[in-house]
Amino acid sequence: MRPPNPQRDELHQLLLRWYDRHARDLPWRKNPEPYQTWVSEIMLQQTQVATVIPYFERWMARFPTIADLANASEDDVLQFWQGLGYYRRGRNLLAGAQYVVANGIPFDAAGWQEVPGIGPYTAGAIASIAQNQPAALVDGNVERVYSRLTADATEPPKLTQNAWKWANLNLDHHRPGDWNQALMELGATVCTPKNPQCPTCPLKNRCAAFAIGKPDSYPTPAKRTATVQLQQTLWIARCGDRIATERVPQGEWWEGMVSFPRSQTHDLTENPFDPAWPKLAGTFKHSVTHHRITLQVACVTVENAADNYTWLNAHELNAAAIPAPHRKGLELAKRL
DNA sequence: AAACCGGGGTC
DNA sequence: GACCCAGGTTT
Repeated sequence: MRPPNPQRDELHQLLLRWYDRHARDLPWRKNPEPYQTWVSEIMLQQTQVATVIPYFERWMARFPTIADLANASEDDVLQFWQGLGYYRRGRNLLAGAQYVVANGIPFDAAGWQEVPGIGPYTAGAIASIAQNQPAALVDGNVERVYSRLTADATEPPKLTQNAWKWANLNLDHHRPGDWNQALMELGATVCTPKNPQCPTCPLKNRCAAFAIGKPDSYPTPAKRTATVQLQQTLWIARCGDRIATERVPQGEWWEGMVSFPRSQTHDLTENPFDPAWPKLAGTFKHSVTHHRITLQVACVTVENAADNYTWLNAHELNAAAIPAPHRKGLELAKRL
């Protein structure tokens, strides 16, 4: 056992008392079993709570248990993940379910981290929230709260290491799951990146950044890779009531999903359906990590359905896993 | 250690 | 526009 620490005890009391009154009513908190917690944590990776909620509800209705998920196909999973982004998360969740069916449900953070798609954060989250294990965690919220509480101006990724040390030292062993969620809840709703609500913060009198009047100058921002501008054309080819589609090849963005013929230029003479004459349906921008794509949508009508494409009708298109910007392009083409 | 991977909310 | 989000995997 670790030695008594009255300051740490007070920190736990201040934050947990606040959390008991202010915890948001989130769907995955109704039934914090390992599977529910697991699914929610994977969906929440780099994704905001409000975005995840409808996906989580649909997922639980379609794949109620780990066994249901383990028996699903990758296309099933991708169709449900469609629009959420970071599709490897969905594939890994499927692989993880199969792993757990084969090897049994892990009982601590170290065991969870062996599951595909589960790293140190998610392992700590499932073990502490669903299994009451004394496991720490650090996400973007905890890192920011730590950085402000201690006025640690270290640049990431070293800051992340410091935050993990702090999280392990300050874990609440009586209510580890609530403590971890309370730290994240504070970061998400009070100790926000911009305009933190310090006057309402339960920890303001323990916060070094607040004490020196500079909460929003922490944490020190990470250096970012420069934005790259790209141009693409999406070709929506119609033959009767069907549209030409293809599987995105390995190595390209959205690999394995369903998309339309694409060219890496706005030059409409590079027309895969030549000599059919293209009509421009519109242009919009879409971001993929540090890339900024200006996407042009060209429509053509053809007489013969070339067999190097898969021609899908409206019903089949609706059921396919199509990347969000390409589905948006399809909608633009429909309005033409 | 740095790059890769999506999409949306927010300022 | 830039920044951020209950990060993990690959190189």
